[in-house]
Amino acid sequence: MAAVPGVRAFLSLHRSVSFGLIQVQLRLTCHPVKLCSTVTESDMPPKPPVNPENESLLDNLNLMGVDVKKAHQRQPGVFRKSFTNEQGVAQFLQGKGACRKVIASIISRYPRAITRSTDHLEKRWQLWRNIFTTDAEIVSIMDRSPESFFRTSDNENLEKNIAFLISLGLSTKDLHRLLTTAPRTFSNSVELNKQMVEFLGDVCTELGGKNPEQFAKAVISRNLYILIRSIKRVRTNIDMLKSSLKLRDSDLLAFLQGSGVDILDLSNECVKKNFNSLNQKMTLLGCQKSDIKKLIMTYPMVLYIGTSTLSSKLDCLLNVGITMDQIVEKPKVLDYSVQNITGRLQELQKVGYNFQKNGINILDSSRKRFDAKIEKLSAPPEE
DNA sequence: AGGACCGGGATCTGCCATATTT
DNA sequence: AAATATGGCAGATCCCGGTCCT
Repeated sequence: MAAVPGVRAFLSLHRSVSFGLIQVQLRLTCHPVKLCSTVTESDMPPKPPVNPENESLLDNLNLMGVDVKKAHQRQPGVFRKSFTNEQGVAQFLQGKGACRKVIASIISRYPRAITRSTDHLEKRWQLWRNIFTTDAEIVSIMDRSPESFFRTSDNENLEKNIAFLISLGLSTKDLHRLLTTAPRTFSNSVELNKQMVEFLGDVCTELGGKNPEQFAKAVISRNLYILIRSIKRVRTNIDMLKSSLKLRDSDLLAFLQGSGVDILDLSNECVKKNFNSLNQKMTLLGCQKSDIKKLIMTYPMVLYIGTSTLSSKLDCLLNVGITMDQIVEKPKVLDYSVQNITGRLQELQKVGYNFQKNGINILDSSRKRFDAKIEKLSAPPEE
């Protein structure tokens, strides 16, 4: 096994000499020291045979406007390759409507892209086009995340992924959303994706669910990020929810594929930290455990809110006399930014809005609707 | 008509560590 | 040993408006 590369190098060394291939290749392929020693010293370049960088490659990249320094730092190996396809890749992408700047940015951020053959790119592109209707969409995803497109060269795996996701019953629309939102999903190995689906199915079964596939599908289509999370992360979050909410199995199952689905992919530390601070804050305010549970159940996204943000939001609401009870009843108001909430509270106070009497739902509305409401409230009462 | 209820949209990559291949 | 492939991680909301309900 280990001898194979050496032999290959030896052969290509001879090829290079006898057929007069370019000098670069000679220098690059004679790297193994032992083999080089079989050649007389005078045949060797005077410099030690450390892989030099391909200079025409550097020139090309510079010409293309690639941030060579950044690229080099990212994937130095690419720069020592004897053959790269930067021209082909650039031409290909240009043909798909990517501008020079985008191409340069893509290569700067994921240099390995230039090791892909044009043929391979063509195939991969077609596979993506099964899901996207225009080239422009693909270009924009690529520009956003070059790594998602280029990290793996396994087109067969991509094909299998698409087939697998379809087999779960995900619609083409779901696939489109999935590839747009979390493109990395498609460069996961199918095995990894299958493991997650299997894991979700197991969770469902453990909780007494009768339709594990439907559950997995529901979770994926409602939380497009789930397949790019680790099983460990999702499992830990489910365990945390399980132990802190103490729901009946069937309720937990419904929660997980309903509104609770959004918090499954939160980082574990984050859930823990945010849960603790919410718990602490509410306990301090005299809330019961049941209130805390109710809040999380009706508005799971509360766990997304960091400690200080949550504190500010609650404080500015409480400061104008709104009670924790009211917030627990209408938690959606926490959805809005601190700035938005404080601004609206001021406006409402100006017109003498009575939160006790009229409730706080007014805070949960679009800017347009809110302004219309304020205008009505501040208009002189007419008969 | 007006408010409540509810779900969706934007966006979430870029880096590091380890495994695998060459 | 070097390069590539793959898995995993951290970070932590905000806003809009359709539709239903009264």
